[in-house]
Amino acid sequence: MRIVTWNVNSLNARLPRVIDWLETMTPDVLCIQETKLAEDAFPAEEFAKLGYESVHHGQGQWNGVAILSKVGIEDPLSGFADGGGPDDDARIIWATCGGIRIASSYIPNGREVGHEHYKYKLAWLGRLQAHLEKNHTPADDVVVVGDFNVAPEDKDIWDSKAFTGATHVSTPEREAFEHILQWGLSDVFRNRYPDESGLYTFWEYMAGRFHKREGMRIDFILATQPLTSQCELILMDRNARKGEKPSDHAPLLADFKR
DNA sequence: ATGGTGGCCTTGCCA
Repeated sequence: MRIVTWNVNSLNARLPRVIDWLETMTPDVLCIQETKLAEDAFPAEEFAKLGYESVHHGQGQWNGVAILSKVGIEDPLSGFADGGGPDDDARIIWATCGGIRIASSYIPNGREVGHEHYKYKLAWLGRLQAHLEKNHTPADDVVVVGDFNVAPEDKDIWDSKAFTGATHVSTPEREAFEHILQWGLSDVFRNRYPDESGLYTFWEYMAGRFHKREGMRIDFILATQPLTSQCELILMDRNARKGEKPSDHAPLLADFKR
């Protein structure tokens, strides 16, 4: 089973590239973030032509997450089932695809350390943790993917000095991320390449970051142990960040023996 | 060097 996560930064702007990419890479499941589409503006028919069922949790203009699957979509759930109230933003959608519980998630950016949005980011990561604790066990087949807007270690960014005092690298963010892993998820890329640096999933459009190889590894495929041990391939498709109208994120792809 | 680029419901805000 091939599972991919990709922050497309507007599905409307990216649809031709996403369709081309799907035809070439043929994932079983594609999790999309930042559709920036209203709930009913999702181009489900375009994906159905390629053999994908889909579910979308959208709000228009900002955020929006989706799951496309060739192996079925059961029990879709938008947001959290953690006993809390609804999230104002469309940032996570769950579905069971081929027997695996999968979440496509877009963690809040945080804007600035200490900002209201930063507090929302930490609270949001806490809700993800609570949802996992309430609904699953680490022995289940669970895969949480998406744009976490957190770089877990300094080797996940191009220059630690450039991030002094910035979001994405602060201790509370890294601890909240680590706490989620401690529940029972592995960062599948890091598990396979413990020491690798310089491989990223995101490069700012500004200042020629991509061409200068100044990126960040902030998109993840997190999996419970039964799946992590069955990972055969994990890579970021840097080529998808090149050329005409790319997203600022590259797809992250994993193959599992399923 | 506090810039730069790209997306949106665009003349400001978000990333």
